[in-house]
Amino acid sequence: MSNKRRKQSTNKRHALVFAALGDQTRLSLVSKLSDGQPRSITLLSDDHKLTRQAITKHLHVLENAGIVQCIRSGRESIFQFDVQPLDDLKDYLASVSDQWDQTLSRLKSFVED
Amino acid sequence: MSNKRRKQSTNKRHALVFAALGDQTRLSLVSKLSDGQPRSITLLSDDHKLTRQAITKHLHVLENAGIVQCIRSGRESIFQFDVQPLDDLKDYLASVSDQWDQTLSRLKSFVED
DNA sequence: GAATTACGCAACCAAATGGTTGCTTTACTT
DNA sequence: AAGTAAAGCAACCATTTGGTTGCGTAATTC
Repeated sequence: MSNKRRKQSTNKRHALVFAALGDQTRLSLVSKLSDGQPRSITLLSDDHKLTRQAITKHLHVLENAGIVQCIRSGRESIFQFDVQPLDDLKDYLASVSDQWDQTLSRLKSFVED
Repeated sequence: MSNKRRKQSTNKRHALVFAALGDQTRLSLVSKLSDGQPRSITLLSDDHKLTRQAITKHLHVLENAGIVQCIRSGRESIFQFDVQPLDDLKDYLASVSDQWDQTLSRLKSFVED
C-alpha cells in the first residue's frame, strides 16, 4: 500500500511548513501578509532592519513551503499569502491534541474504576 | 505598555516551538510520545536508524520548546509529552486562519456590491 | 535616452544544526 | 564485587542557515 509513503511525504511536508514558521522574521512576514494584502519585496522589507536580500531569502523559504506565492508584476515581485498550508498544520495539531485528550479521558476512567 | 514586548516574546516562543517541530525525526518522536506513554531514550531510539545521542539531542530540542519533559528515574531518562505548546500553536494558527476567512468574506461582500 | 527603482544573482561569512565517535559515570543485576 | 545497561559529556565534522556586500539587469519615470 502507498499509505505509508503517503504518510511519510505528508510528514515531510509538515516538517517543511513547521520549519518555515520556525523563525521570528518569517512569522512577522506571515502576520503581515495574512491580512490579505499582497506586497512587494521592498514594501515588506521597509520596516525591517534586515536587508532586502535577507527578506527575499525568507520569502523564498515561505514560498517553498507553500505559505506564500510570488507573482511578478512589472518590475516588482508581489507576494501573497495562502492559508492552506497553515490550515493543514492546524488540522494536524488538532489531531494530536484530540488523541491526547482521549488518552487523558481513558486514563481518568481507568483511575475511577 | 508591555503589550508589544509581550507579543514579541510570544512570537519568539511560537517560533521556538514551530522550529522544534520543523524536523521529521522530531515529528516522529512527538507522534510516538503523544500516545501518552512516557518512554526512555533507548526505547525511543530503538526503531530509529540514528544514534542514541542524535535522538537525545532531538529530545532536548523538544524539551527546550516545552513539548516534552524529562524526568530521571533510576538510570534512565524518561520523556513525556506535554500538549500545551502544541495547543498554543493550534490557537495561533486558528487566529491567522480566522483573520484570513474574515478577509475573504469582506472581499466577497465588496465584490457583490 | 538618462536616471532611478525594484529586483535577481553570486560570492562570501559566521553561526547553528544534525550527526557521529569515544570515553566516563551512574545505576542495576547477578 | 564484577559485569552490564542507560545515559551524560565532549570533541569533532559536514552541511545548512541567516545574513551581508557587490554588481548586473529589467522596468519606470522624467
